Parts: sequence; structure tokens; C-alpha cells
Amino acid sequence: MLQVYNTLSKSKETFTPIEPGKVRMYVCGMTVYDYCHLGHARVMVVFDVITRYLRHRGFDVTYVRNVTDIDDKIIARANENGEPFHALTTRFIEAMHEDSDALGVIPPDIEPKATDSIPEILAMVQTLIDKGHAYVGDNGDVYYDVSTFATYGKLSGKDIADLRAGERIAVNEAKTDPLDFVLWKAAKPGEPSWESPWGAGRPGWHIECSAMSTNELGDHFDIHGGGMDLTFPHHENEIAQSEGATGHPFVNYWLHNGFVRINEEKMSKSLGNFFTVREILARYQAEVVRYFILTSQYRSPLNYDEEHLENAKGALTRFYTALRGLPDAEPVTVGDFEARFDAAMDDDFNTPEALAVLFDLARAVNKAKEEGAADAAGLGALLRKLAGVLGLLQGDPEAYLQGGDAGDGLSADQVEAMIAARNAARAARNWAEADRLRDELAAANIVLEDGAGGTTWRRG
RNA sequence: GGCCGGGUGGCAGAGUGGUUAUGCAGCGGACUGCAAAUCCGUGGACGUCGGUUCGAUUCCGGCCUCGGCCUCCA
Repeated sequence: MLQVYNTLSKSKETFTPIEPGKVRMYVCGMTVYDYCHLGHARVMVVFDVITRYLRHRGFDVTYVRNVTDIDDKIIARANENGEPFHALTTRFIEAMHEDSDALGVIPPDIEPKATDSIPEILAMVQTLIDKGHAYVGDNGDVYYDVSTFATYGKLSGKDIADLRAGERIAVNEAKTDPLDFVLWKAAKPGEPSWESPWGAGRPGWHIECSAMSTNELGDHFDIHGGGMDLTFPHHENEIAQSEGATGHPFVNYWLHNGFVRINEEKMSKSLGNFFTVREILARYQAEVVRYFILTSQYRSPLNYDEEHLENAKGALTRFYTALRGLPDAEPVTVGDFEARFDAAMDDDFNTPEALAVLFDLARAVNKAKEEGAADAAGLGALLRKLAGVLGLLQGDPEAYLQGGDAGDGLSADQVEAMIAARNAARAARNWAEADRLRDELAAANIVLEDGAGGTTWRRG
């Protein structure tokens, strides 16, 4: 029985899809004016794992993740660069796909862009005006009238009176209430714009997601996800827009992932304390980064630290070492590994607990290998199968163990040659020479393992 | 100020009203020419003060403390 934590109820609930066997899920994706940082990577990997697990459980999942390709920051950045905004966004969408692919993220089934959804956006704004939820301001902007939506605040736990009492709400004369938010922004001279019944302009931030999600998944769908910082105002406003426009419940389960932190502080663009995915991938294999992300339950904070990445690297070394040298086989059904794995994932996608099961399984594999047991390969296959639900351990063990340091290290041929020389010395019982060669390799970050079947090596 | 979520052994990180998380690191053993890897064993923990209870790290309350949202943010 899958339990998921629903931000709407602030508790874990049994997951029941609207349509039996099918899951419709929408996740807020990137605003493409810069490279993805680790926080974006977390969203991509977390919801990728959720999608994989739902499929593993037999659900037919339709996964939609949007791209925000028009907004203030995009316009500002394009102006700084002196290029059309479309050139900027095209470039960063491509970069995002590269990062996403590198991290082993299965692409969403549908990836709508805001600029491709203008007709749907205009239609929804018009509906909101027609239903009395929105009004046109003096400056040509269209605003959502928050006071018309009775349950405003239900997702984020805000109280309208509290919000009104807050001092940080920007004053804008065109709004009749400071809490109102913009649906359609009138274009200033020189800005990208689209024609509308209210004049040339562009969509406000929140409306695009309401329009794209309901357009792709219907008025009412199962899961809506994103980073915790989107809970308010973005998702709160999406609810107001969507339910205001359609008159139907919008989303059953709201899932929000926690932040990546650095030095106990949120990693973010505005704080400038971020690492981009490509910076990190230049130094660690992508699977290490993915593993690192999954060492923390998705709602918990994830602290960025070199030491933690090193730890992740070592954990994968352990797994791949267990898988090393095993022939292909059908996964065995012995033991309760799969049941334990599923139970962990059923509990709000508890990946750390699931990984603990995989470690137990890896031990069973090692033991079977050591004892020459017949089911070693089958256990290894089970390990691969379950890890695959997390998007891990799908590679060739040798590629992981001997790869990674693509740069200045010794080539595989050089390493093999030195191992051959060392084994000749060992055969002659010339331990001093053998150890000298091993030390030399160690200095080049090569670890040797003398086994019954010969000497194997890996990069440390 | 309002509203959320945390504080677990050297580090990371799950979980539970009374019994081993797991990984890394440490210690002992097996294996090895010596190592490495692997296996076996092992020490070490639940912010603080109260309450409920036969019994709380686990439930409740206060306190301390960290983080987040309330403005763009994954």
C-alpha cells in the first residue's frame, strides 16, 4: 500500500489514483535562463525515481514536466547578453536535457513550454475574468482577485488575514488588493509579447502551469510536484487559478521535495551559493551524484559536501564490486529483499531505507560469490533489478570501477602492463619489486586486488 | 511577527513505545607473501526539562537550537 506525504493534508495518505492503474503527474520544471544547479538536479532525480517506482508498481504513468521559457529573468538575461530571449532559452533547454540525460533521468512523457501554450493561457485568463475571479488593472495587467477564492491558503497553511498583515507584500497601485497576483502582464516597450484581448503582453508566472497541466492532464489529476519553495505562492496560486477556472478539484496529492543545502543554508540562485550540475559532473561520475541525491529522503534537506559525494562514490564501488564478474541471469526470488525494498519505497519513497535493503542484498551476493553458491548471479540480477527502480547500477561494473578518471591518469593498457610486470615479480617471489609496482599504481590512484582468478584493478 | 519542518552514535542517514537500521570510519578475527576486496564478530546514539506509561529516542507540553516559506527561487 503506497503512502505518500501530501502537503495539502500535511500527512501521509494512502495513494489512490483517480483512474485505477493510471497516474497523471505534473512537476514544475526549470525556468531556463541559466544552467541547472544541484537543486534542479534533485527535483529531476526525485521525480524520476517516483515515476520509476510507480511504474515498477504497475501504474501507467503520464509524467508531464514543463519548461518556463518566458519570464522577467529570462528577459533580463537575454537583454544583458544582447540576444533574443528565444536564443537564450533554446540554449539552456538543450543544456538542461544534457544534464538530465547524464543523471540518468528518463525524460518526461510530455514537456510543454509556456510559449507554446499561449492560447490555453489566454483561454484560462478569459475564463477567470468571466467567472469574476480576475480583473483588468489600470495598467493593462490582469490580476487574480484572491478574495473570490474561499479556500485560498489551504495548501501552504496561510491565512489571508496573516498574509495581509505581513509587511513584505509589494505595493502595486494597479491591484485592488496587495495579495492579488498577476495573470497577464502588459508588455513594456521592447519586451517579447503576444496579442491578447487586454493588449500585448505575456503570461504571469503561475498561470502557465495551471494552463499546461490541465491542458495535458485534464482538470483533475493525481500528483503535482516541485520544490518546497514553490508551495507558496506558486502552487497556492495554481490551485486558485485552476479550481477557479474549472470549478473542479485540481490535484489530489501535492508532493514537495526538500532543498539542497550548503553549509546549512539553502542552495539558491539568489544566494549565489550554488554548484551547477555540470561543475559537479566534471569531478564525479553522474551516477555518484544520483546516488548522493538518493541518500536522503526526498523531503529532507540534502547537504552538499565533498565528503558526502566521496561517500556516495565509495558506496557505488561496493555495489559494483559485488556485481563484478557475475554472468547475466534471471533475478532470484529467494529472500524478502524485494518485499522489503517495496515496503521502503511504499513509505513515501524512502530511498535511504531502500538503499539499506540493497546493501543487505549486496552482502548476500558477496557471500554467495565467496561460497561459490549457484545463485550468486541470480542475486546479482535481483540487485540490479531493484537498483534499476532507483535508476542505479545499470552500468557495466568494470566501466564504473575503472572509469571515472578520464583525465590525466594512467590508461587501462598502461595499468594492465604494470600488473603483468608485477605478477611476473610475484611469480619470482620478488616481493620488493611487486610492492614497488603496486605503490606506483597506488600513487596513480589505482587499487589492485589479487584474487583467486587473478589480479583486478579499479580507480580509487 | 505568522506558518511549516528538523535536532539520532566520529560522519552520513533510516526507524521504532520494551529486541541489529544501513553505509563510511574504528576495533578484533578469517583470507592474503604483504595488501586490497570480501566475509565473520564488535564498541558507540537518540538536543534539553517535565508529563503520560510497567517501560520513551519513539506519544504530549515547555525550553534551547537549526533550517525553510511569508518577495523571485527547485
